[in-house]
Amino acid sequence: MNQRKILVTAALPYANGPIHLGHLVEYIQTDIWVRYQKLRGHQCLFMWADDTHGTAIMIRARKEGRSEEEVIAEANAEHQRDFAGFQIQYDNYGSTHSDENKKLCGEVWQSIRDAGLVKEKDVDQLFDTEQGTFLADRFVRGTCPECKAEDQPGDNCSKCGNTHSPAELIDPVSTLSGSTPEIRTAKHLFIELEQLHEFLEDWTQTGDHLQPEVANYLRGHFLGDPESTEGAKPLRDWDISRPSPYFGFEIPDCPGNFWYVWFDAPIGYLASTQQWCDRNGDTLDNWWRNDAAEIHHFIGKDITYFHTLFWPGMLKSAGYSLPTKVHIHGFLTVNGEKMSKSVGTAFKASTYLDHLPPAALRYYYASKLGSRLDDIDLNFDEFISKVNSDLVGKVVNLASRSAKFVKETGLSSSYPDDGGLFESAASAGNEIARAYENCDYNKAMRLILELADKANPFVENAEPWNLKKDPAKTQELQDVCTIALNLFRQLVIYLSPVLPDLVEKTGELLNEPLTHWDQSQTPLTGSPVAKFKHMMKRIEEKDVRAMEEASKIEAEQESALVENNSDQFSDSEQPMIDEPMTDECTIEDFMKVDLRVARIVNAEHVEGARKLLKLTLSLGGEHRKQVFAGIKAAYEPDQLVGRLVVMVANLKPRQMKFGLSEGMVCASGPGGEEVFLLTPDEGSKPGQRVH
RNA sequence: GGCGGUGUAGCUCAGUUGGUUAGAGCAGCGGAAUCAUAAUCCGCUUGUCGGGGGUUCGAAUCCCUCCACCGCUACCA
Repeated sequence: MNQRKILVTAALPYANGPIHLGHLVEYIQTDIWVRYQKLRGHQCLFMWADDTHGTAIMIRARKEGRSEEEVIAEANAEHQRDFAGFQIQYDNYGSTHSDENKKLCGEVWQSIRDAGLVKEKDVDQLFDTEQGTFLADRFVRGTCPECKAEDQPGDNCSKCGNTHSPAELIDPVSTLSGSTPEIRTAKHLFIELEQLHEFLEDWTQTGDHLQPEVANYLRGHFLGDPESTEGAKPLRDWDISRPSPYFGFEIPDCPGNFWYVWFDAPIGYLASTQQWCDRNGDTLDNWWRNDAAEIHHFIGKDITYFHTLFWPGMLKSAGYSLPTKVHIHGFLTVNGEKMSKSVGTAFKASTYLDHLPPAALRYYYASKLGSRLDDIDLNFDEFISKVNSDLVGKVVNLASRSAKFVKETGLSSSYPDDGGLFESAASAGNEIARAYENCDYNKAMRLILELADKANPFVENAEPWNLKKDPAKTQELQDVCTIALNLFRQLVIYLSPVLPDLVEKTGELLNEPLTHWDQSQTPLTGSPVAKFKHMMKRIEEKDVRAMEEASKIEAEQESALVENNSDQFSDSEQPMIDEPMTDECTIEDFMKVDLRVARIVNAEHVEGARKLLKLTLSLGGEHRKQVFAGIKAAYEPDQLVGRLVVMVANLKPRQMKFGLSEGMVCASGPGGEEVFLLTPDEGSKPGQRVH
């Protein structure tokens, strides 16, 4: 068999947070693939690193009063500890904040410059004057310029879906300081990706580098279809620089500007390889400029864009090999719901490991993962039953029910007639191998378990426990157990990319290290058998519950921490001085006031009134109230119609100059232009009482 | 809105070069066994294959249409 040279990467974990079970889908997927390739005898390197640059790390370091270097060093240690806990094995773990990466970024940059792909443009960006930093979109909130929904993120509106630039927001607020940012113009460098359009069209659409749905997606969103009536769409320029301050590498020929983190992050794959090569007497070009070497990236669907357009473009410009394949997977949901930090379903890797064994999750993910981009669901009831019944009940059970009968004798000296069981399982190996190769782990697991389902009935029929009672049948007993243990050993080899622990223990039991796939094709004979020890623990529901509980507590503690940080919002004391607190009231007093959610169904100016608007409020159904409100200076009638407010519904009606007013709408502020109506949160209904 | 994806037993999913009564595991029910971590084995049960229409001798599979759900919609790390 010719040995392949395969270089594998997983997405680089961001140094701004802990690893959770969602990340592990990818890392376990990658690790299984790498272990599989090594088991097949190929030379396979897993090159990995932390992604360390960007605004988020910078802000965090400031908040915690320490250097970025300290923050990322801590994250690096934590990440590697978690990976070790989950038996994820890589050949090098670097950091994008390394000398190697800086040097390679410079080289790639120069080649992109030389290719004439870089141009300068001025960009308007919001600047937080208190923090002294430009604000990434996600650090700005404000009113949507389109539908006027308040408190929307900087880049698009969650209400109307409008996309806009943060600079277009009405009343933008920096989420870092709470202050109002100002618009500043800065020079940015862009890469004209469109120049590479033809190349990218070709690379993404042919050659099987991508899953078909990914190729379709790229065409639909970015590249366009040159053969359609609309033709190809131009690719937008990629904003590749960030002005100071920024945590990253300064661009050598553009002082005061830094490479955007997504420029240097993928180059981290190269840098990590460089580190490995330096240690092992190899060269970078032997892996990245060598047609005989394959390059495989494993990523989540959220970062498709960067890995399938920019990254190939960068590699192409710099004269490196292009990825052989980009393997893209879906997200993890927990019990059918999106993972949520606040609810505590974003289980941290370390929390999981406090309560449960890594093998269980590795197997569960393997049994769910296919080659497509579907999300996979972590359902704990299924998790418990699957791991227990497949691994303990079927696979390990084969050894635990037969090993002790041959502890004295060892395995038979030649492999007995098993009715073709071993042979047919051996020939199933090809299909299982293909499933691993194609990342169809769920198929591989299904095929393997089918084999286990044939092995157990064999033991059942052979009844070794009865053979043991008859001294004349010693040989038969040994033969039956030899078969059972060989079928077991075969399964373990097939499972070994997923379950490294089990492989090791099986090796000890049978006195033979299991290191190569081909061992599954030949039975083991004559080997001594060690005393059987538990190879895998059953998952108990209480352990799962304990983990869930622990995670919930962590989530609560974290949100409490965020609240304690609220002193970063330094609000003025003036309002309390202007209007001091009134006397205490009882709940009964409060309940006398009937506050209700109401919808403004009509609003109009009142002839002759300086301050008043006439509002018609609906409490649902036919319940209408007419209210005169002193908010003319602050609101236009048009902005009011349709919105929900809170009103005092049981206020005694009062005859005013312009008509009868049947209530009050609640608002804060001193008056005049500074009046702010209360708005109930999304979901409340007109007529609902406010308690 | 556009694009992509998904929709098969209570649950998780197989099943497309169109072909006999649609499959597996888990769950459920009934039995057996007692070597094994209450593990195992045998048997049984469950389906308008999202709806409708079309092509065909024949459709879960091909075409059209509708519905539902999910994701993406780039200068976000």
